[in-house]
Amino acid sequence: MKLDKTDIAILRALQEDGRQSNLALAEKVHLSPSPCLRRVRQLEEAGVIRGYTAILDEKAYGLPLTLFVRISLERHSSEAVEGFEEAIAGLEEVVECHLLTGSADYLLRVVVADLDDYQRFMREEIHQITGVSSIETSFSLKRVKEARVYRKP
Amino acid sequence: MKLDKTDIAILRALQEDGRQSNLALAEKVHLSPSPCLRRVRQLEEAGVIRGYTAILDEKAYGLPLTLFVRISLERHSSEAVEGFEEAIAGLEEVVECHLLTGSADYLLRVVVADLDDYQRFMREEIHQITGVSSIETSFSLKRVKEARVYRKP
DNA sequence: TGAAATTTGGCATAACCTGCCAATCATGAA
DNA sequence: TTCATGATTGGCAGGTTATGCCAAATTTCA
Repeated sequence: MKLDKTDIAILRALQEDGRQSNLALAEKVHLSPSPCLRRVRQLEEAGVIRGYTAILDEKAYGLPLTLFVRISLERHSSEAVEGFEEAIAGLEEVVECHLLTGSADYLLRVVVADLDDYQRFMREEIHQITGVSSIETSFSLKRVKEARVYRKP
Repeated sequence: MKLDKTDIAILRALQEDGRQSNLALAEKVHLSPSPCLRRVRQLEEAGVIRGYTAILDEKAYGLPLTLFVRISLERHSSEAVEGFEEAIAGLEEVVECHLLTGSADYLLRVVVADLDDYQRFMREEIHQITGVSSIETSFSLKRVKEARVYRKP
């Protein structure tokens, strides 16, 4: 799908505020409501917009600790990789997981309630996964930056 | 702010779909529309809901490459730290930046269009920041998992 | 148990969404 | 340049949804 200037403006406005009314959005992108809504629907159907979500304050929600866990596997056979990825997919503490180039195989982003919860997560979940050769955990002390609008492509 | 069971249900439903109508939301959490909307507004005003955003397909949007950059500083004086953090804040390629415990000081998540864009970003932006002692870049080969709903707290 | 405070549901009005159609604009060929 | 074709837009009408208010129900705490 080809994106023109108006599409980019719509996408950026909806990243800024995903719940704004179509009227407000239309005004921002200099369209009248009906073509604006039609474009949004097209962007949704084409999969450019994958969905909408509420952004929570993790602290207020009760999961104030964010950790990043770098994990390497002993072997990289399909079975080992698939087994690991399935195990990760089942862990609700793991918010995000990337397969990486470089010194570690995977980077996980994990949210937990407190240090006890962290310890439990490590002992009961991560350490139970077979084929893991190394684990390195870093706590996020501070979210220095969080942009929710991507730059123009 | 104290969150009861219904608040949690609302927050989880809005993470699932931040644009659903108040009517649909009310039904899901077993409330009638008016108290449901009132709770949502309260959660917004209390800052538990920090906002709403559209989730884009980075590939379709034209920024298909995600990289994680681990950076350490030479010194950790307030000036060095503030200088670095301000520099990062100004880079629109940097979507996220965390101050970390462990072997690296910062973890950056960066989105770029292609390898040329990556090279330009490194040369023109990152390498221009003073006080950086080490940089380690990893490309995301695959997003193995992405949960947009936090587990219950 | 009983009173106060909080929360809920229903209603009326206002705002918004959405599908349809004519008008406008962009595109490409002659 | 001109004209024809297709794509996109704007306005309108009807249906849906949001929102503020008030009485009723529920919870809380003494």
